[in-house]
Amino acid sequence: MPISVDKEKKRRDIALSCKELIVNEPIDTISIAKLAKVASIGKGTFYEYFKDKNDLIFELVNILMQKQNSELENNLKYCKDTREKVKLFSSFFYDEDSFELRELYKEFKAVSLVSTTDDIKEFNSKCNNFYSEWIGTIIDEAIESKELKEVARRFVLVVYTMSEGMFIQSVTTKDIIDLRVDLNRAIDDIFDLVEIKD
Amino acid sequence: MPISVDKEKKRRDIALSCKELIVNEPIDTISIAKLAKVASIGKGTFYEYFKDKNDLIFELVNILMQKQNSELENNLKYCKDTREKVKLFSSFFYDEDSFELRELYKEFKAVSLVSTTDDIKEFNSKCNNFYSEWIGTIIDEAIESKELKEVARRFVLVVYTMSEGMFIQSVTTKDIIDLRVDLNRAIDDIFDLVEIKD
Amino acid sequence: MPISVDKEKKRRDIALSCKELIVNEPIDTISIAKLAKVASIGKGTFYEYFKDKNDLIFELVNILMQKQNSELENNLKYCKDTREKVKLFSSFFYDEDSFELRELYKEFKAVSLVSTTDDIKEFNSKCNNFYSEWIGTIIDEAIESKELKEVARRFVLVVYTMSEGMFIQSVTTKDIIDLRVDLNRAIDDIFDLVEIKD
Amino acid sequence: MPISVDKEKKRRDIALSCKELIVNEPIDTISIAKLAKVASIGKGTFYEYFKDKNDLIFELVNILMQKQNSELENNLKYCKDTREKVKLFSSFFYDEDSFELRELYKEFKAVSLVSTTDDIKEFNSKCNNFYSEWIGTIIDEAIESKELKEVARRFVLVVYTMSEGMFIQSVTTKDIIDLRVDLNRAIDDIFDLVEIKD
DNA sequence: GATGAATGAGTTTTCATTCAT
DNA sequence: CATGAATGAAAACTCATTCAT
Repeated sequence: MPISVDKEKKRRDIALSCKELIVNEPIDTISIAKLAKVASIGKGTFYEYFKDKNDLIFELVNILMQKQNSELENNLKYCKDTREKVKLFSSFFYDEDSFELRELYKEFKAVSLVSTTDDIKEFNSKCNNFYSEWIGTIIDEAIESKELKEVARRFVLVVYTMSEGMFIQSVTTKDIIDLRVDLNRAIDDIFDLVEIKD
Repeated sequence: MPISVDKEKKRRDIALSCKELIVNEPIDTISIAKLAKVASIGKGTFYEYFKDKNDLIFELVNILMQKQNSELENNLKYCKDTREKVKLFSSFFYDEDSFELRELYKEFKAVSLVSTTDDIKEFNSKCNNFYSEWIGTIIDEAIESKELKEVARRFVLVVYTMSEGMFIQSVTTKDIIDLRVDLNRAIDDIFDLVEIKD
Repeated sequence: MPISVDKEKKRRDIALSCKELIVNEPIDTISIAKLAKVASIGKGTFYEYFKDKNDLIFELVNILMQKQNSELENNLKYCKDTREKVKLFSSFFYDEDSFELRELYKEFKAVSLVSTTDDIKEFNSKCNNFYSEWIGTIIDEAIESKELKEVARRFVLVVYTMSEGMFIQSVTTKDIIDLRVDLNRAIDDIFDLVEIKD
Repeated sequence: MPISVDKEKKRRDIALSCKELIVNEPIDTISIAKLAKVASIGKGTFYEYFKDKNDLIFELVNILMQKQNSELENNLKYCKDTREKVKLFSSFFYDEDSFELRELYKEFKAVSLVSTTDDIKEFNSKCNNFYSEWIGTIIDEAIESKELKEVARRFVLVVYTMSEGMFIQSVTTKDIIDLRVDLNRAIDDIFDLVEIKD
């Protein structure tokens, strides 16, 4: 009888073993050999579980993003108002807890920008939709409950793309930017305009 | 005439000769040999003028961005109001005319995201500041002339980062996005809130 | 029943399962893994029954050649004269029915040409002797019955090596060669010279 | 000014440097690294001059075959009759002088048998045509001068393919075959039948 | 006996960089 | 100054073979 291996589990395990390396070193200095080494497997084994380096990054982003999402969901209940809920979303871009996924996200975005294959773009679509809908739902509920004006719905995309844009700006710049401050201020500014004041 | 002037000119000429190749082919399929070939120079000569591939991209972004900026400045006079001026800025991200710089910009951003060197970040800072100030000046003038509310100033960063974020989203996604529509709508939405109505 | 018989049978079964793959794909694109897969066995099991890839080809040639020989013997009775009997032999090199063995034979010959081991050469010897004797017997009978001149015996080797040589030429050439026509004509030419005319 | 290199000459030189290795070792035990080493060049340099291993073999066969042909032409004048001329051709397959090309030829044939690309087949066509025409011319002259019967022309292909077939048989067999004897006898047998006796 | 997960040696191939001319 | 021939380090990737179960 052969050794029975949960391929899916092993794939996750290998990916997680590589996490630290990928997060801390520039992606193009990481060879398959290095990845195999830190995962304590042979080069050949790597190829048993992953098509190439991107495939592993892909898996890793997936894993960490799932964790991130469940935490996002979890922390939602601590938010006292809609403004805070939206800030909770954007906190991903500066929060200490999401450091690893964020580092990965940078590399993933870089690959996305120059890649020509569709699978990577498909994954990005899924992410975008997920988060847009997440924010959208929150805004919609706030409109329903007369917390926000109708026009607020138009700002879902603004908030989402602004957050990402500000994040990318912050990491590609020499200037030291306090994303927490900038993002929260921007969200406040928007909310000040779309909130229904009594 | 000092040698350095000629050197500077040749550097520009080489960079421009490589433009088409760089714009149309994935950056990681382009070798120094290819670049030297399209520029009709020897590989050794390439190194006389550029430190590496990124150095050339750098130069090229510089050249094209200068051209872009002077066109931006030039077209400013055709804008009938502030809203249009801001839209003029954001049109960079979808306008047919800026296709080449935009393609280059994608590659430049990808490199920026994973690079650890400072020179590339410094350049990004310069760009960010330039455009932020450009929008800032326009907004300030509008506030001065009572076209916009004071709060509008806070939206300079929002507009800038949102534009970039929306652009990056559009090019890393499988979904077909009409940036012109989305960007203009978002700008309209913001302006509707920060304009002084009589 | 002793184990060895079962082993022998399984060996044949595995070889035959691999026939289609080997006949239709270039030998150097076929890995042990692929062979094991099409035979629905594990890679380890492959090694239980075969020393290596050549060993399997060897077995397969053996099996198909036995079938070929019995058909050759079988069709002999339909030949109206010696000339036809010899043509029956050479038809192996172009007949639709022998396509599979012929494809295999090409690969086998290629291996033979570069191999340094003796077992493969021994097998070739056996084949050569078998077919030479087969033709030889037919010629001898024809000489006995005064159908052919004594000198005909000298042409056994000529016919045999010419057939093989013409076949190899036809499959290693870009020119489209109708082996049936060329071989039959050559055999006719030879027979015209060695036949006893009354 | 760059170092000017006669690329064609260097290609020949490298090929010739590899001759001994290729002739004496099984082709599939020879890596590019090995070839580069015996040619005293870097692996990279190898790829400057050759597409792959087969490309080098190709070049080498070409070079040696040219030499072989000029020797063939040269020795023609020592032949006292047509029979000897044909034997001169077939002596390629056993002569000590042509040992190297013959070894190479074996490997070349092996590659030809399993290759699917056209260039290699085209080369084979060229060779076949060259030698067929060479023999053909000789036979035609002999027919013209009433040395041979008209039917002799039909035996050009027989002689050519038989020679190759006998050679391949001899090198893929365990039996010790004296090709010189067998080939000459076969040619004698054929000539005895197609010569015009007075 | 059967299996297939694990492996790393071995191979091909690319390419930035150097440097003799 | 300009050149491009030469290079070998480094990378991806394959695959026959082993062996624990």
